[in-house]
Amino acid sequence: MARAATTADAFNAVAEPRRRQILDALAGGERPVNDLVRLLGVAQPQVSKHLRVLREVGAVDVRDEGRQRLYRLNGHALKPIHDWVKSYERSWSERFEALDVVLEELKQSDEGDGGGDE
Amino acid sequence: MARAATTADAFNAVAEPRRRQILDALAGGERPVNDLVRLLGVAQPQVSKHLRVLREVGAVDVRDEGRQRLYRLNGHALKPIHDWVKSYERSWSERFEALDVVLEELKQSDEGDGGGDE
DNA sequence: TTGACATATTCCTATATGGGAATGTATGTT
DNA sequence: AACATACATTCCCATATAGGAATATGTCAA
Repeated sequence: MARAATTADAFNAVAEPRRRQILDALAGGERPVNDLVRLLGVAQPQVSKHLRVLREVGAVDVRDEGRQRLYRLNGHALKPIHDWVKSYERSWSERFEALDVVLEELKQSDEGDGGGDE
Repeated sequence: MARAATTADAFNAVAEPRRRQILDALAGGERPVNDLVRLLGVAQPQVSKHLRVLREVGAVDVRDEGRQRLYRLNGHALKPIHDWVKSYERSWSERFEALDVVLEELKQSDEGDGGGDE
């Protein structure tokens, strides 16, 4: 079996750097495809293809405006990624490390303290 | 050109659900490969292969203990993902939406207020 | 209608899987 | 030494790209 489809979920869709660039560009607001083509310096067909993937995972919405198609960010699709990775924040955040120290100290004193008779 | 290698960066490595499962399992602490094999219900060679990918992007560290190899989470490698996705939090968080409203109101009153002389 | 402009889709190709099966490599045991 | 245990690697294959080139579709202008 090959790797999962890029359209399978946001994790796969966003694994491609160009697609992250596109989302970053759309963070500033709605934009037509050609804007993205110029901003990224990528051929138009490739941009359209990336946009299709982003659309399929719900990371962007489209709106027709004359002969242009305005793409807009829909960050909601990225929430699962945020939720998942957030639980690992502890691994690099000094804030959590400090908290861990406090909790450990509490545990120590609790053990040393007169918790149980026996 | 094909898709970027899974070992290219954390984004690609983590796009695979099984690898996220492995990281989740390691969140509880160091574990030998066989533990993961049982926990995930996946054949041992596949687990070893996934661990190799995770090792190559720095998401896990290994330590030899007799004939076992203890894998440990190294969440630091996930920080770039967190940093990137965090900037989109605004898109779904009510907290930020509320903040946006406040900022908008401030802007309004600033304009109506006697900002400039002239 | 003819033509220009903005996008999307299709065709083709090199490449990177991810799973299954078989095998290689240490290390511990008897 | 012979064997079992714990992992890692290799081989094979079906599949999903991502980019380039060419083409199709849709809209507005003359």
